[in-house]
Amino acid sequence: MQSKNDIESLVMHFGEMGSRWGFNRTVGQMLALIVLTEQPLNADQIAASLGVSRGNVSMGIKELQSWRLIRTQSQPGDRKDYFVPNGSIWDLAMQVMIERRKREMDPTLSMLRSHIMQADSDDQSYALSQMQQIHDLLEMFGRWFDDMQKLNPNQLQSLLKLGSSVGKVLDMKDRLFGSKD
Amino acid sequence: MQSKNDIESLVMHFGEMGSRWGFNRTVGQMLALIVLTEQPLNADQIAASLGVSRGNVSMGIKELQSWRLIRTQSQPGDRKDYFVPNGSIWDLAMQVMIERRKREMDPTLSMLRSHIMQADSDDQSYALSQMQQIHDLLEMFGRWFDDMQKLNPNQLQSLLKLGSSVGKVLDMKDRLFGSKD
DNA sequence: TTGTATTTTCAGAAATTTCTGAAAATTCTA
DNA sequence: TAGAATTTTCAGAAATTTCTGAAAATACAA
Repeated sequence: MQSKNDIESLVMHFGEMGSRWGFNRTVGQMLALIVLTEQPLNADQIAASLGVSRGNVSMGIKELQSWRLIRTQSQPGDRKDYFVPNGSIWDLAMQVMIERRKREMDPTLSMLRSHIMQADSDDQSYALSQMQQIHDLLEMFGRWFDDMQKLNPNQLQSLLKLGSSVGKVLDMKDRLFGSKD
Repeated sequence: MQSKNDIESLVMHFGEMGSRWGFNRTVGQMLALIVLTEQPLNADQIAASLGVSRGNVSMGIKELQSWRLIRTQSQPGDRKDYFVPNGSIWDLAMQVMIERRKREMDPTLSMLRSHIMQADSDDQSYALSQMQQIHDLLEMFGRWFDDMQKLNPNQLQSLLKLGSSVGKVLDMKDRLFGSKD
C-alpha cells in the first residue's frame, strides 16, 4: 500500500507550508489529512494520526471551520463529530482565496480609505499620493476578484485556460466595439 | 504637517500586516517607510525612525532585496547605502505576487508532481486522485499567472477593469469562433 | 434529574521566531 | 598599506506563537 506513505509525506509538506498559507503547522496537517482521506475523520482519529493533543485538534478544527474549509458530517450510531472537506478541491481553493483577501487586503484597504478621506483637500504630499495609489490598486484587485466570483465555474475555467491569448480577445473586442478607457 | 502622523500609522499597520504578507513586523514597517518617503533612506535613518537595532535593519534590507522590493541608490558625496522602492506601486505589487507564488505554490506543485509520477499506474486510490486534482489546479493557476505577466501593463489593467463582463466577451468569442474546450 | 460521552477552554510549558548589540568582515580613502 | 567608515553576522536574549493536558462546559441518553 503505497498511498499510506504518500498521504503521510503530503501531510508533512502541508504542515511545513501551513504558515505560508496563513495557518500553523498542525492546521495545515489536519487539512491535508482530511482532504486526502476518503472516510470522514473524528477528532480522536486526527489527534492519533498526527500525534498531537486532543486540545490542539479542537483548536485546529475551529480554525479550519472559520476558513470554511471543513464541515461536520454525522455518522449514524456515533455521537462523535466527523469532519469532511467543505466541497471540491476547486471550492476549497476559492475559499482560501476569499479568506485571504479578507484577512490580507480588506484591513489595509479600509485603513487607507480612512486616511485618504481625512486628508486635507490641499494635501499634495508624496506620502498621500503613494497611499492613494496603493488604495486604488487594492480596490481594483478586490473588485476584479468579486467579479470573477460572479462568473460561473465553467466561464472561470475557460478564462484561466485562455491565458495570455485573452489579450488578443480584448484587442478584438476593442476593435469591434471601441475602448472605453 | 499631517502627513508625518499618516506615515507613522501606516508604517505601524504594515508592521501588523507584515506576517500575513510573508515577512515580519520590522520588514513590513521598513517597506512602508521606504515606499512612503520621497527621499532615499539609509540604514541608520531607518533604524532611528523605527526604533530598532542596526542589525535588524541590515537583515530586513536583505529580506526586502530578496523580494526585489527595494534597491540601493547611491547619494553623491556619501558612502552610505540609500534605499528606494524598486519601481512603481504596480511594480511592487506584481513583485510580491511573483515571490509569493514562488514561495507558496511552486514547492507544493513540485512535491505533488513527484508523488504522482512515482505512483503505480494502476493506483486508483482516493488520495492519489485528490493529489492529481490539487496538482492540476495549481498548475492551471501557475500557467495563467505566467501568461498574465506576458500581457503588457495596459492590457492587464484593462482586463482587470473589465471584471465579470469578461464573461460576455468570452461568450462572444465562442459564438464567433467556436469553443475549443 | 443523573451519569456518561464528547468537546472546548485556557494556564502554563515548549517551540519557534525575531531582535539586539558587539565583534568580524568589507569597502573605501588617502 | 593603514585606518576609518560602513555593513554584516550571529550567539544569546526577548518576544511571540503553538501546544499540552487537565478541568470546565456541553450534549445526550436513560
